[in-house]
Amino acid sequence: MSKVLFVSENSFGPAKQLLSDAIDNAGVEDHDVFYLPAVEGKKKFGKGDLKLFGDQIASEVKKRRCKYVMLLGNTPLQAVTGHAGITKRRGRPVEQNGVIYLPGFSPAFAAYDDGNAEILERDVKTLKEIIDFGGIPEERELNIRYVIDRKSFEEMLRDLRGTVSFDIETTGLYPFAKGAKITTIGFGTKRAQWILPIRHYESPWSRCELDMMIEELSYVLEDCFIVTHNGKFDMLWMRQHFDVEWEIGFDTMLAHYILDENSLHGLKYLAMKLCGAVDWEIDKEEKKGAAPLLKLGKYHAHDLYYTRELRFVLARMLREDQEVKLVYEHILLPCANLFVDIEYAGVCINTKQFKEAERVLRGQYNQALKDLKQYEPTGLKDKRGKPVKFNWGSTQQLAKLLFGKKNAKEGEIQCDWGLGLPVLDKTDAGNASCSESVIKRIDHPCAGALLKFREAKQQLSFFIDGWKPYLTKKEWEGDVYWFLHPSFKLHGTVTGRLSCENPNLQQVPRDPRIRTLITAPKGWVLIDADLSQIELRIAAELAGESAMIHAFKTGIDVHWLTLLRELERSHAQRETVMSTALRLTGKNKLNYNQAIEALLKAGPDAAQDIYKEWKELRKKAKAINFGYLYGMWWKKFKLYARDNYGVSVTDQEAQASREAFFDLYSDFTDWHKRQKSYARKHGFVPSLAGRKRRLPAARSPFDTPQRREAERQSINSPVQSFANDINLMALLQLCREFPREIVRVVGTVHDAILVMVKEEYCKQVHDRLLEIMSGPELFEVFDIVLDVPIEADANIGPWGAGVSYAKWEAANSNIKQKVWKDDRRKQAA
DNA sequence: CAACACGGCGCG
DNA sequence: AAAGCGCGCCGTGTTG
Repeated sequence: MSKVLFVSENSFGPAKQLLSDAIDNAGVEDHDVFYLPAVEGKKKFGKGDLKLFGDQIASEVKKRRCKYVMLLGNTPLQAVTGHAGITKRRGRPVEQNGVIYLPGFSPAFAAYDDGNAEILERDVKTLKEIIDFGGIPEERELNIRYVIDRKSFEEMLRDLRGTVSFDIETTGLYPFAKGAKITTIGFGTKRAQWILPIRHYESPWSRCELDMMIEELSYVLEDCFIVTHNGKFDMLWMRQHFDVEWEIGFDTMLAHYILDENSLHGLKYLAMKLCGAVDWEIDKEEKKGAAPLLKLGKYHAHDLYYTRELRFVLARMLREDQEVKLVYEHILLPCANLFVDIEYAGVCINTKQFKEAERVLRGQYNQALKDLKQYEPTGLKDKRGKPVKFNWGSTQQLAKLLFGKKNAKEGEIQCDWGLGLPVLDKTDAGNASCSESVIKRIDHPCAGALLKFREAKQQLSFFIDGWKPYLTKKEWEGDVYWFLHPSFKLHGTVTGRLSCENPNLQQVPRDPRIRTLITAPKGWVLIDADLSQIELRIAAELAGESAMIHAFKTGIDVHWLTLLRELERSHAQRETVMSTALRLTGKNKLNYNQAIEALLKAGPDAAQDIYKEWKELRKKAKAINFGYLYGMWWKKFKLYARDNYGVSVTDQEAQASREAFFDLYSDFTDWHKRQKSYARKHGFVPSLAGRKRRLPAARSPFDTPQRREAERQSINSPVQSFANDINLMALLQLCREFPREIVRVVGTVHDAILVMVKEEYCKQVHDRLLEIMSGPELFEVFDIVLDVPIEADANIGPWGAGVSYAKWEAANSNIKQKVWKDDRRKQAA
């Protein structure tokens, strides 16, 4: 029987039950268990306190002769090891003077969340394993095989059958970087973990030999079921460095994501949570190839072993949730394979325009800085008395300048050279805000130049300097171009949307001088196809909102409808309404209601042709639609009207506007109630495709801000989620119907598909894509039948140039449009 | 020197 | 009483 000490950072308190349950479950209670809480009543531990606490732990360990100590929380961890960071260090035992310390979450932290409690339980089990083993257990029984000669390679080929995990180690994360190398590739079977050194410094293989081996592997892998963890990453590297395309059969990261969108999806984390693994992480530099082959291989073998193990655990979990499994099988997994190709293609950049944009922006930046010069405070010194320059990019310094006062009262900013302007808004943290909305409203001549300065600075650092490290020279059909290869995360959001990074294509400004930098190479065109007003359509469908459904069925633009009903109610913009309607109808007399109806019938485009103000007004209505739909309150509407339109709206007017929205679309009220009560009852809400948004906070019996947040998410998530799934379904179908000789998708932006098309097939692909988007075949698999029509529209040419197909065709009549016939499909039929 | 939080702002 | 949702990236400034 061993002696075990549990050290907590607070008095164990109400969470003690959780800990003792974990101890019972793990079977540690058979041993002598002692508890050591930290000093009662201490809220903050200073350095001295930590030392004291460390001594206290040491003497307790000595007194009780404990060999095993669990450190519950950051404070005991720090007191013993001198390092903080419990989230990184938990579950990883350390040995000191013959005593084994295992860090874990504090019971209070574990009690906060079911997931954390699970982790604590897991860690206590790890402790039990350590006790049973009598020390830190060595790594799992692995059968690591190194492929370093022809004989071992052939042995590996013979062993590759059935479920095979696949993983690679690389020198970095970006496969298109100069000098990026694959160090090892590995396969895990039931029997062994095979490590094939590639560009590792100990690798015996020449490039020629490697190419031949990869070719042989491709042949053997045809008959294997490949399991990966974030296989899109590995396959993209393999595509870029060996030009092979292996199909992912199961991806453990995506499977876990669809089962639990709220938690982390890292391999080690999952292996520890679901397979009882002990963390096998190694130093970052060693992982990037600096470690000797034996060490790197051991690490790699763990990845392979646990990826394969996780496949079985997660497949079982998926079987228990058929709705979610369908999304995984028909959307997520196919997308993982497809996005390898999408990211490999990348987006083509107009380099000439890129350089020109840089020149213009630098000019703007310098001019703005010059204009600001006269407002700069002078003679500034830092703490040591060294002179420093005022930085317009620093919100802290700017707040001092704008809002600082010589004789500041409580809560005001003390600053001798401050202008003492009134604080108009606070940041989340409670400081004086210097946001655009504030700068626009302050009474000071620097405002204009400051905003210009910020705009130029941001565009430069985001889209010019920010893109440069990712720009990759590439030959395309005989010419050389610069491409960006943004990376899409299929697991990037809690709703099912994708996120995008390095760089983020989804945040490219609509400002044409930036957006049109994205284009297509010679002989190709860029098509940008959008699902029109998709979130509103889905919300109307889910809510059964009759007025909105009717509008969609009769082809009325819903933002337009909202706007006109709002104008009708408030009688705002009366003159614009009347004169536009008179010119539209050609009549010389109309009453107000007739005018509204005439505008409604004519639509926003016709109205815009007469008065361009209608465009802005429609935009305003759009924001109102989304805001109120997703739970915005009238106070926020007031702020919105002020910031975006400089209109001051009274409380009564703001309240009336919100009421008017729910009068106009009255079925939303009940839908909101339904979503909230469903979330409260089940702790999740489903989307039409069967994704789940888990909202544990919605179950709270108390009306807390967290529950309110979860309730708003219960309304927004199914809408956002399904909009994204329609887009992905269309994307998959498009790529199934057309070969990549003529169609190359380059990215998605939530409700839009960005695709490069051979210009002579532009018409065919354009027309077909719009058809697919308005009703993808996959709807059948998911048993989805919608009442609301789905529509899509598209533009051709550089992104954001706003050229319709008709316009493009007129300008490109020299390109003879052809029809591509699907030979493969004909053969199948 | 690296990791982190914050403020601000681009997108749907 | 108080209430849009979902992202990523940059510069600044603090902390260890």
